[in-house]
Amino acid sequence: MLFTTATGYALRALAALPEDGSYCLAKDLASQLDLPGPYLAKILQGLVQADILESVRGPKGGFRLTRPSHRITVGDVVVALEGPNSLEGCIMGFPTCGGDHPCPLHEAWGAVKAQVATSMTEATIRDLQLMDLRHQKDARGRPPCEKP
Amino acid sequence: MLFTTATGYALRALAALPEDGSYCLAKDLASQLDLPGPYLAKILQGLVQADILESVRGPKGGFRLTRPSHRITVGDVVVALEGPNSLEGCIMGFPTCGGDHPCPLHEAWGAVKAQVATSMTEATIRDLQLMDLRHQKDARGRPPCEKP
DNA sequence: TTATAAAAGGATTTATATGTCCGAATTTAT
DNA sequence: ATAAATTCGGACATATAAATCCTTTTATAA
Repeated sequence: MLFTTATGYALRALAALPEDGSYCLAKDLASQLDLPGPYLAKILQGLVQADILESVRGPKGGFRLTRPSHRITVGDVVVALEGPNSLEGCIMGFPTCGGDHPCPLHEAWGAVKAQVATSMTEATIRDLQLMDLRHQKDARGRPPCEKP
Repeated sequence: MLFTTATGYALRALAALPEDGSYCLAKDLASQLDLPGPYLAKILQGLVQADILESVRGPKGGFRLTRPSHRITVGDVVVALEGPNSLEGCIMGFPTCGGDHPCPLHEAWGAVKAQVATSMTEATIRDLQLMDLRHQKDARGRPPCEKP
């Protein structure tokens, strides 16, 4: 995969959050998406620090988006969890790969990388909502965040 | 990176091997390329099992290519060390990504993946020899496999 | 035949990503 | 005020990749 699993989990969770201003429990999100609960909670905390989510403790607490889903790009999430240079470096791991000594995949990868980077900054969480990220058995008629 | 570090090490080592039929010590390869010696030796063993290298034990022993470097593709090495499906799967890690529910990067990645796969099956170890994979300080005038 | 050099193979360690657990802090409800 | 619910933050546990170590096997050379 191009991303870590944590980033994949984060994208799935963000796409499952409601946009009506209500708060959603990490636990419910996890069971709905069939993800490891405490791990997802930790990832969501990171998204709070990146100002993608906001959280409230205590009863009636939980997580919600800080802004509408179409204002959060996939790239925002990747940068928040993997840093700004996740696509840099030689794809073959060669330390000397560069302008004067390109590796055999350098050009092909360069073109692709630009396209992937563009797609990441253009695709938003709202775009993710259009694909159904829940498992097949749960795929029909479930509201986005509901206790199981 | 798209590959594991082991695959990157393997490609660098293969590109540094001579083609005159002589045997080359894992230890010398490692010190020449500044790679961890015992780890590289283990990787080379795997390439022997994949019929990319052959080895001889004992004094005057070592490793050498089983065929000319232009007959060994980058893809051969990747398949030997990472299996045949290393490029499969959703790039975002979504289990439901597919024809009916493509992720936002699905199409961009599909095009890129095909191009990378083609490049891998077309690029050979000989192509790698053209770029200088040794460190800058060693980059000038060194024969391909020499005791340091 | 013996000593030495080197790969082969297995066991062990280290580093990092992944995943879990628990106590403290914070908010709501009674 | 007190109790309950829930995030926060750090410590702990597990899995896998990365790297090392040690013993065995095999070949060469004296």
